[in-house]
Amino acid sequence: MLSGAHQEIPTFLPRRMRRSSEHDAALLALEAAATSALCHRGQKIYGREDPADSWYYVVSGLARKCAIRPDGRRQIVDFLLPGDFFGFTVWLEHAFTVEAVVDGTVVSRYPRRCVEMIADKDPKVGRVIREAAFDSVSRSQARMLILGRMTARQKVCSFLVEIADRSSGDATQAVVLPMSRYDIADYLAMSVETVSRTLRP
Amino acid sequence: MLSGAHQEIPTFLPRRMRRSSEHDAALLALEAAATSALCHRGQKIYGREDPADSWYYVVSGLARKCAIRPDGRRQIVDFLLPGDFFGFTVWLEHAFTVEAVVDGTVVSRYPRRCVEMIADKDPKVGRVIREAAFDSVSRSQARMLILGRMTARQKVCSFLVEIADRSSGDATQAVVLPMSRYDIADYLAMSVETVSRTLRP
DNA sequence: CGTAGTCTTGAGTATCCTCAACGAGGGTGG
DNA sequence: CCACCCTCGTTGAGGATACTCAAGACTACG
Repeated sequence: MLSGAHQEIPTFLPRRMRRSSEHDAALLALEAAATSALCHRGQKIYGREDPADSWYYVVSGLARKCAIRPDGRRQIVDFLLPGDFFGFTVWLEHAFTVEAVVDGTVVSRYPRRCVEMIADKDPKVGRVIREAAFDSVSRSQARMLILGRMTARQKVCSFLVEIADRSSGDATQAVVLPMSRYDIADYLAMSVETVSRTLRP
Repeated sequence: MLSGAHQEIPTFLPRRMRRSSEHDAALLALEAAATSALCHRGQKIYGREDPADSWYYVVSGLARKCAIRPDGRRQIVDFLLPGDFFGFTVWLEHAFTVEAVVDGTVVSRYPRRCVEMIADKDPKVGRVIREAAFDSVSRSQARMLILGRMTARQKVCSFLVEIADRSSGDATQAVVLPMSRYDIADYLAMSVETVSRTLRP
């Protein structure tokens, strides 16, 4: 099925996220305020309407950001890979639920007030947070192009490319899909059956 | 067609954007660095692959952020209303094109280097930018729920609610749709015909 | 060994897209 | 002033894609 797939891969996908050494240096200053958690498969990291008093960072593993539709169906808004920040909001409560996808997912938690205090003193930290938010915007806007007006095959191809691009960066390596078909389906807004049918032949 | 529509309006839509007076105070400090432009209908504000050396703010009117798919079709990623910031990116070039939708759209342009310098000195400015970026994240993630797994009718209802919510805030006022059906179709990832059919009966 | 969760395959159907055509309005130029 | 063009909006008919419902195979785990 991957033969000829290169023609269907859109050219507007986000380039691989750059993580400069500047990031790491500034992050170091925040480590003191952070607490880490080891999560098992399916464990909730935060829920909808939980107080949004912290920001988060994926150290290792994989997490999913979900919403439940009024009809009970789930939509995965974002997969969170190592190196991603999440939990940003201007409101007092979270709008989504975040859960670990695999066992051994490690997430760092940064109390919002502490981070903002540090950011007020060190503009470099503020810049890092800004860029993390900008990156989140870019990623979700790129995803809009995938969710709208794409065929099942195009969606799945885009997904494979995105995961390959975001996970390792080593183009020779095989793509690992740690999430279930149900997760993929809810991420691409398709039925599980269609995902399965598209990946098989 | 709007009878019974309230049942289809999802509960996860973003609440009305708050624009605190703190925003205005901090924005005032940036005014010196800003330049404004009056745009006519269809005028390009910036294009894809233009250098991303500025950030922007909609003063009045309406703008659309577009992407062109490989097959030539257009996707509108976001409608930009008065009060919205746009043009954020971590990269050197823009990923999308932004155009004015109506005559008389006024857009302020803030040179990125100037803003970052000001933000480095005044943490309050940095906070405003952060929150604008967070708001952009919230909006685009809420849109994902609309693009995926919704029927044509639900999409159009969500759109009307979103526009009503973002534009005036006066619930008694009739909703004005300054954009064409084609714009709505490309925003909701539907065909024009379906948009028209859904709005008419 | 039974149960629960995941993955796959099949058949029928509904939603929405595509193609096509037409009317209304606005602007332009003869 | 009117003919013309162009964009926009609407309606109709036909068809394809992907969803739903249903059932079976496979794995892990108690």
